[in-house]
Amino acid sequence: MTAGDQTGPQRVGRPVAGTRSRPTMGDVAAYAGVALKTVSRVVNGEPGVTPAMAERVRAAIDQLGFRRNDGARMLRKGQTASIGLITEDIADPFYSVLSRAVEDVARAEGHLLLTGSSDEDPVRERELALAFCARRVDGLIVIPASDDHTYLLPEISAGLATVFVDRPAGLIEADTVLSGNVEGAGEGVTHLIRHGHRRIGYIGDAPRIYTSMLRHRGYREAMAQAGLRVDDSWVAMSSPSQDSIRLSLHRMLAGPAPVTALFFGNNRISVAAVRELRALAGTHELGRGPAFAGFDDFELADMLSPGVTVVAQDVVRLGRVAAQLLFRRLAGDRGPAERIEIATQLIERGSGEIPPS
Amino acid sequence: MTAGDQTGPQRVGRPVAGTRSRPTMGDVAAYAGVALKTVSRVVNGEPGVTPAMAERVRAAIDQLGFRRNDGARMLRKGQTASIGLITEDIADPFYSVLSRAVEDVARAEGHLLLTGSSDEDPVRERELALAFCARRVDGLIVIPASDDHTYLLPEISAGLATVFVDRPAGLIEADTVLSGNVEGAGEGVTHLIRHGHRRIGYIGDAPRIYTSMLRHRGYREAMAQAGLRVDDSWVAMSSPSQDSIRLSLHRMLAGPAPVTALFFGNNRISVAAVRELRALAGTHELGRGPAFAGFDDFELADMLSPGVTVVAQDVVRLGRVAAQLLFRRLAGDRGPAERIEIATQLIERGSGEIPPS
DNA sequence: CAGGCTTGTGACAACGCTGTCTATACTCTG
DNA sequence: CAGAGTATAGACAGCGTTGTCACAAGCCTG
Repeated sequence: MTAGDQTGPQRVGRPVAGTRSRPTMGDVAAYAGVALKTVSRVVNGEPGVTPAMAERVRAAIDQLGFRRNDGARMLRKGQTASIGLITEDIADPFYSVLSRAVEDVARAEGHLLLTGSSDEDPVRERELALAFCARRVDGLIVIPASDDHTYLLPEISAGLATVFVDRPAGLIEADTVLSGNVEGAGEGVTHLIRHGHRRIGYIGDAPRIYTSMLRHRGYREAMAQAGLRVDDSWVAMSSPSQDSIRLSLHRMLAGPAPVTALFFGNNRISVAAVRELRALAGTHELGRGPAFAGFDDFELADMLSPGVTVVAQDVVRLGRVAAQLLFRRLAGDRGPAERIEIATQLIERGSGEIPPS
Repeated sequence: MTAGDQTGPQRVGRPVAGTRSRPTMGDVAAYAGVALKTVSRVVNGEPGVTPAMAERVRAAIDQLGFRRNDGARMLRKGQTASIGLITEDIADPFYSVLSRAVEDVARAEGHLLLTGSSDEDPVRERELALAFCARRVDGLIVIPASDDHTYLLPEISAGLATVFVDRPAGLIEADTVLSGNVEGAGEGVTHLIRHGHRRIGYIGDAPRIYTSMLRHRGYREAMAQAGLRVDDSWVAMSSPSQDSIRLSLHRMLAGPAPVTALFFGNNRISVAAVRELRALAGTHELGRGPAFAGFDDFELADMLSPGVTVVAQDVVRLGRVAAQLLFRRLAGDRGPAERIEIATQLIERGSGEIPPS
């Protein structure tokens, strides 16, 4: 007769939602007729429990459907084995791929992932970050929407590990993982130059966007390095909308000295521009449009005609490296803040190889 | 002189990571010279605190950089204000869009979101679900990878709300939100029939996949309803690979009575098939390929030539409805398990309107 | 076979917070 | 101005777990 027979299972059969509350280690201990601590030992695989006793405890656990309350455990241990990820919008392929990369590293490290979308709203970013901190995530990976992260200082001081991705942190020193925006854009533009273009336009996002600013710089530098002049009318930078892109395109392709090639600052602009160029091809002389290339790869870029040459970011690497850096910090690395740049890759698909007319 | 002057701030200036541990309500109380419970009242905006006292507490909170430990709070309250979402792969646009929809509802309800990718692995799904349960998420939204969810019974019995999305739960009764797979596929196939096709092929995922099975059924039913015969050689169902799809296409388009139209069971197959059809157009007589349509919308489907006609799922609605149902359960709705079907929508873009040759 | 040593087990406090209850000070009314 | 009532503040327990320490039993050694 085991102690279990004294208390016995309360009820068998199909459980009903919300019926009985969760058993605790105490319940298991009482059921198995052992001390609470012994249950804890069995649950955590700690040594110092005889096989017979462990078996009795395990049976009780199964009977009662016990599951350790990690919330309580974490309160006790001071660690939550979870990290937070704040993106701009998890529905965006860029961030969802990044998120997956982060998740994979987190899983390997035995951590769970909390995610949140800031919608590029600094207030929302802050709310999310602080909510995660209140949950005492061990670390935070942030795609910054704000340009002031001083609100995180108390948290960092209290041990929060933080890594910023895609854009640098604002007003604090922190680990950062970025794409090679300047170099990548430069490589894309140089690709167009190599194919004979001299008058090359740039359509990018608003200059206040960090990556937009850098990619624009890359464009300028590549042009300068090739000894090419940049006419102000060849550059358009604003929040992308189909309308603004249409206007920019018309302006750059019209006039006495139109551009013969274009570089687009991100994939949303590339897609919108390709749409416009296709519409234009109908009105103008068919077929021979400008050459172009764009920052960011996108699904089916190879299936359009012409295939869209892009400067691809290594999004998986971006996420993985950021997460690895985070866990290195969690493991105790107290070195100075790092800034890691992930190289981009030019993928030629034809749109950049159209010769100037 | 306030009590704060007795204890005083420990240190000012740039905090260093991991230096001092987080202040607790007790610390704040000591610093402000009040009782712990008073701090709790202020932090939670409970009534019964004089403005002066509240101000003193708030000052102490700011000084110390106190942030309530939600872990401890939740342990006490028995609720975590968080829900878990298990998808197949968050990097897939279908799931990332769904995830965003869920997140938005969760946010409105003051809940945080834990996400995990199962990679269609039942074991992994189970691990994730149980890890979330150990964290005591209030609710769980699952895209099933397993066909046996009895492992969740103890959790559900203990009060866990659960909603299954895209596919039904295995061996347990539970709330489920699905797309109208049969009807949607039927509508797509009927669209092809309406444009004069009589010999229509179906290329889908492996029949063991729940949605694949249903879409295949929709295809059969639409054909039957139109009084059309289905030749066995017109149906191919297997895990999609570029090779298998090429072979299926060649088989269906060759022979004495080739199909004149095709319906594809999901967007991955659609994309792969469009690739193959384009390659085929080079070898065969140019231009005039078979008509086709596919289940699932995808980015740039309208930019291909011909534009790909699709039966689109309302992914946002799928996620939102699932989350709303979950929160209705959390709010106390104890009604019988529901099964909600979200209608699909046919989006005509040209590929379905090619007449039979 | 006494003394020390290992080994297995359990009692207890503590993690940081909130709910309940009690104590104090203050205001109002007849 | 006494008695009752009402704000306000605090003491205390407990949520479910783990770390520390103490104890009891079994084993070896001399």
